[in-house]
Amino acid sequence: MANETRRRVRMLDVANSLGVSRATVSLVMRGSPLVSATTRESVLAEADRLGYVYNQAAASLRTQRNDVVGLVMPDIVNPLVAEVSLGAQEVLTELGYFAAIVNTSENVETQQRLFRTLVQQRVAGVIIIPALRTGADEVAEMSRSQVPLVVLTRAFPDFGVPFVGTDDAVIGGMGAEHLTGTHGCRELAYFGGNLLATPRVAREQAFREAATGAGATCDEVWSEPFDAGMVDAYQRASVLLEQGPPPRGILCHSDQVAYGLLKALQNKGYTPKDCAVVGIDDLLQSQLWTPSVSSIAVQPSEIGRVCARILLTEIGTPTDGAITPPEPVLHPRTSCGCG
Amino acid sequence: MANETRRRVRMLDVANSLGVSRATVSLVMRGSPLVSATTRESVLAEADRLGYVYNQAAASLRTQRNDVVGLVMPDIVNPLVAEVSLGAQEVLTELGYFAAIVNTSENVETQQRLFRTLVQQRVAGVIIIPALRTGADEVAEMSRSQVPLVVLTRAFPDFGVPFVGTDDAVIGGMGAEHLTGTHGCRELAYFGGNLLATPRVAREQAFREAATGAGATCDEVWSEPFDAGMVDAYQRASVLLEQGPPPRGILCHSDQVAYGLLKALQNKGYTPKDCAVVGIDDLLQSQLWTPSVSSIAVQPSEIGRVCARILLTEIGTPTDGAITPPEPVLHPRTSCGCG
DNA sequence: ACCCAGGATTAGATCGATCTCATTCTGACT
DNA sequence: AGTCAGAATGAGATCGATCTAATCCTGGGT
Repeated sequence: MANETRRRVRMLDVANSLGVSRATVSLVMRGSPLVSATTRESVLAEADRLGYVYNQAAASLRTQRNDVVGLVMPDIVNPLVAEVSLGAQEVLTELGYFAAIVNTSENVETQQRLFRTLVQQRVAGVIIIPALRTGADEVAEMSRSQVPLVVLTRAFPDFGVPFVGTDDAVIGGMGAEHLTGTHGCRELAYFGGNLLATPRVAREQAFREAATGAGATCDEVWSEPFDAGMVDAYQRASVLLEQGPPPRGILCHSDQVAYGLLKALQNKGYTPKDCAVVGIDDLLQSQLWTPSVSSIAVQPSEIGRVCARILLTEIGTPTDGAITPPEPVLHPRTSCGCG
Repeated sequence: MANETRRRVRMLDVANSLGVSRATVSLVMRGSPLVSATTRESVLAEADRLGYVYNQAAASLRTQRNDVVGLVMPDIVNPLVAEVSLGAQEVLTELGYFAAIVNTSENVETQQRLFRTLVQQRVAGVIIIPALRTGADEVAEMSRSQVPLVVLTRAFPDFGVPFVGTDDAVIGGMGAEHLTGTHGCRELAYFGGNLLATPRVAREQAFREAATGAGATCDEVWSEPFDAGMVDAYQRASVLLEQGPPPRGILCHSDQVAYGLLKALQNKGYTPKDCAVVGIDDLLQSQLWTPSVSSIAVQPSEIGRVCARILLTEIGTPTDGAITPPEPVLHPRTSCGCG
């Protein structure tokens, strides 16, 4: 009875089976008011009976319109990245778009391949956190592609593409001010972060300026950049502590770096009184870490939301809500001696 | 000069501009060997000059083929979920597919909406970790849709859909055995996890059986299920500790739950000698937590890989590599008194 | 009985690719 | 020179929807 090799049901099949035209079925599917209530009912019923499923690909070929937005992310295992994606997704779905997240694993070639695929799929727009080694060539290719594009977190060579990022000058200054002001530290350091990660440069610079402005020093060795994993930070801090005591106050490039540093300090018997530590990101875990980690919150999900709003505005869908990134906020806890 | 309202370049434009036919251009784009090297060169050059981009949507309308696979995930901020996605993505891209991750935020309606959208886009297949409250209706809808489907982590009512999950019986048994055997605990508990999360049932059952088999008890109050966040665990543990001392050994539903529990124990001055704690998942942070957290590793990225292989086999793309989930492994550390 | 406004419906062209099958162009061989 | 196999190319139909512009109703007014 059931035809094994039967083709997919299309609008024409529904129409024929009902004695109406394709156009009528099409109108019903799109919820047009032009079709009468009774016709609508019977079409919907018949479509359901035949197991019809709308073919979005065919539709968007005709309409030249697509409501998929690609989120090109370097590493979704990083909770910060995941939160940004989630925030963006929230706004996008709210306004009828569909957010597809793709992961580049910080690999530039993968990134370009995925980007090209998205463009070939004719997505409505792309939000991207570029992989670390993304160069001018790649940027040029992307901006050449004409897809509405918003770049996040990591600055791009200027190609006139909208950019959203954390306010790194504020973050650096805020960290230095807290350590020198509230805790009276005179020897500081900025610990962790890869030089390729653009925010690191701006943050350290602001940190350094605020520190020297307050009459404090910034340790050169401790402030050397390195890969920013939690375990990397633990190992590097352990090595440095073999060579002598730590600076009096340290701003870490991320909370994960702070976790590694704190463990190394703990091993050597140093307490927040000896070395005040502040992280950046304010991950959920920081509250429960031992000691609880002071951190500068950047509100990643709000950044994601802002980003999505900017993209949608560019696409032509009006949105409400802020389109400027949120201000960073310092949450003082035990790791700097505040708790 | 530049035409403001110029349409997108298509194969026909490239063909005309070169005096060849659409078919030739099409063959070049697909890398067919049927076309001569010189023709290929000139077509590629002209396409590039005109800024042609391949329209994948049009192509897959004709070919009835699509190499996008949807990954429907409940919460990518959860590192476990993120790792699974990454593992699946790895295998998929390796074999020429394109993994698009979408997030349901544990919301069943969102999940169904996203699933429908994926089906309408005619994706090649779907890998899904169902949202917690997914019921029979939703499952029926999905299996009715005819899309190749693999379900992950959380069991489904049986609709003949392939299922991949952690080996919960082994995990529960392993935890109980370590606590009773290596540490000689006589009073145990299984802490955390929502009853809706299917693995919890199987894990606790195996844990309980192994515990009683070894002559130990399993505390009813401590073993009551609750929402499994880190902060939830901290609060619940704090409340329970007000009422009396903890059981001698505790297996936690996840590492995050263990973090919360350990903090609460610490606040009350309990050490691993008083209460041995083992987590499940073996997150990266567990090594650096204070105390370092013993944990049963489930190798989520390998689970993701297995899952992708099963889906691809179903789609008809041959893969090599295991299609059975990996064995869990216990990593003993300080939190149970091993470190 | 006739006309007509306007709501409901439809035929045919179109979006940008691929497929089938026919046709043209080579150059090697007799 | 003539033949022909095989490589290279081309014309028209097709995938499943939407759009445009035209046609078919239906009932109220005269």
